[in-house]
Amino acid sequence: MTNQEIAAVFEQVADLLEYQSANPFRVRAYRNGAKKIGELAEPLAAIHGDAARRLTELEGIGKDLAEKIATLLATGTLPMLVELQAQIPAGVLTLSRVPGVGPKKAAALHKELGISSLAELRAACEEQRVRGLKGFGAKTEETILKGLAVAEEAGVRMRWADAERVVDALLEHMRGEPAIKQLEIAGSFRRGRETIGDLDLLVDATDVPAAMDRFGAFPQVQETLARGDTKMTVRLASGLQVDLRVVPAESFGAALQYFTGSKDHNVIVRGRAKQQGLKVSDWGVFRIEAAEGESKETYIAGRTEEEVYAAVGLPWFPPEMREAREEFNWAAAGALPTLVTLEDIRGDLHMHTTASDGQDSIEAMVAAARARGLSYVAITDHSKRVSMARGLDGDRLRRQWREVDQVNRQSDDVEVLKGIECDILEKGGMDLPDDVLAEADWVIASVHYGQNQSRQQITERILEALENPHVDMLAHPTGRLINRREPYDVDLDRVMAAAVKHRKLLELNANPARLDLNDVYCAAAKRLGIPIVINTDAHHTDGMDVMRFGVLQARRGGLTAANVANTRPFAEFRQLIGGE
DNA sequence: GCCGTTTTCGGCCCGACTGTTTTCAGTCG
Repeated sequence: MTNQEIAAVFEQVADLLEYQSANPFRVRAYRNGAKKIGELAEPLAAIHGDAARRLTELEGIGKDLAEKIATLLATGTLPMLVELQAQIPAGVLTLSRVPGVGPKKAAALHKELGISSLAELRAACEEQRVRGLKGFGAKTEETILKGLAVAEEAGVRMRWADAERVVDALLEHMRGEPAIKQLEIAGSFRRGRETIGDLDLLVDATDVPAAMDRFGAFPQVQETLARGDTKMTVRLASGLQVDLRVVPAESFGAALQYFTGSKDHNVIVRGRAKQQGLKVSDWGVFRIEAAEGESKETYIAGRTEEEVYAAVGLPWFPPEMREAREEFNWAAAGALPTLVTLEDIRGDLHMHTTASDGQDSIEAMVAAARARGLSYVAITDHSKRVSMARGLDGDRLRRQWREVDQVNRQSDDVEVLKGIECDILEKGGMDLPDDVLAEADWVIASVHYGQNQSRQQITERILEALENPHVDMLAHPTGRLINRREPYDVDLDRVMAAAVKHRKLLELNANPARLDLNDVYCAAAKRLGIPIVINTDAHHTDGMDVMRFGVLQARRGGLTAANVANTRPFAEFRQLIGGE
């Protein structure tokens, strides 16, 4: 078993224990263990197999978890998990994927109403049977109905970053087969969509059965759903479906173009081809010639995507652009934007330290930024309203800034801005007084509380914050968490208009669960000339590695380096935010 | 269930707010 699979088992145990109202610290121990194992670079099997070492040397792994890991490595199953699963009806746990429904509410729904699936829960809410239960009311019922959409989506679509882990493992596995000459993942994964429904793997191989055998032998495969001459479909243990298509070399580019999509993009490409007497399919580009009542097709392109697009008079489009939005207009004008890349990024303007809920010191974060080639950062811990994260009041913040000054003096290659992630309070207004904010180099305004307020209320709060002359940027502008929480009901058009008027910046938060602003609003910000800042919101040094997810989202929004403020050299960035 | 140690068990980060309830579950980073 791989580390990821073992981590998944412990996560499942934690979920089931939580459902049974087990000791919360015991639940946490399993979750913590799963997290540690998931982040481990070295295979557990290697540590376990080394007589000189013990699994308990890993932080968070004690005698008990070490034994369970050994059992999993030896047998592939865990009796404790099997036992727990026998006690808890399948499906009940999926109920707690609904925001507002935790293990306790899920248990009550099952026990009182016999509900064990999202569909049954929806029906019960619609029939207003839920509001009668103890601890539930009409409002809860409404919340559940709203949350059901999130939960149902989460069941079928995986976040891009999670899919990437599967993709990396799958590609590495497939490269072990010498008959495979070319290998690409197509589909929405290649286009960089926020969430992925399934994976499409495209292969050019000299020996089709060998490629398919290799595919079927991927360790995460649970079941082979279909296997034909050119196509094979499997389902992984995680539930993700993966399609394999084997194509000849002369069709590889055409198939890659075809299966990358999007469908809407391809409809336009094929329409253009038709007008020119051509046909584009997943096998290639063909010229159609009518001769004596019969039509003849001649292959003219298909080895590479460039060849396919060129054959129909189009430039090669970066996959992130292929959504039938602006790309054909850009092509017609002869000017596809050069999309921003990770290498363009020079600064990271949103991160936390041990002063609030981060795990590393200012020095450590600056060193991590240096190691990633950045030339400036902002230290932006939480303000006092975020009490759970030990948010800073004015006094503690000023003390921290003195520390930042000191770090700045010792760092000649990374500039450190004195910043704050200041909460926008529920009743309106900023969480810190103006005289404190006035001393900051960089002020982020954020909504963390009162996310369920009305559109009017929440929009007004944000507009008021944007009017504050000390505020530089609005962080994660809609607060959504992919597959977990809907965006708050904010009028982004008004927010954007205010950002233009008051010359504020908007964040694209690179955390793979946030990625907010999303692609569509990034494109809108670009049209309005609002600079976007792509930030990691790192809570530890490794957290800075998520920058590339933000860049991918920005690319989907059609952003160039010029549209992204933190691609600028420090002096220019400083000028943009009104510093000296 | 882990950790640390004071070697046998107590602490584990935590406090305000909402909705619904009358004592608590869920949520926020």
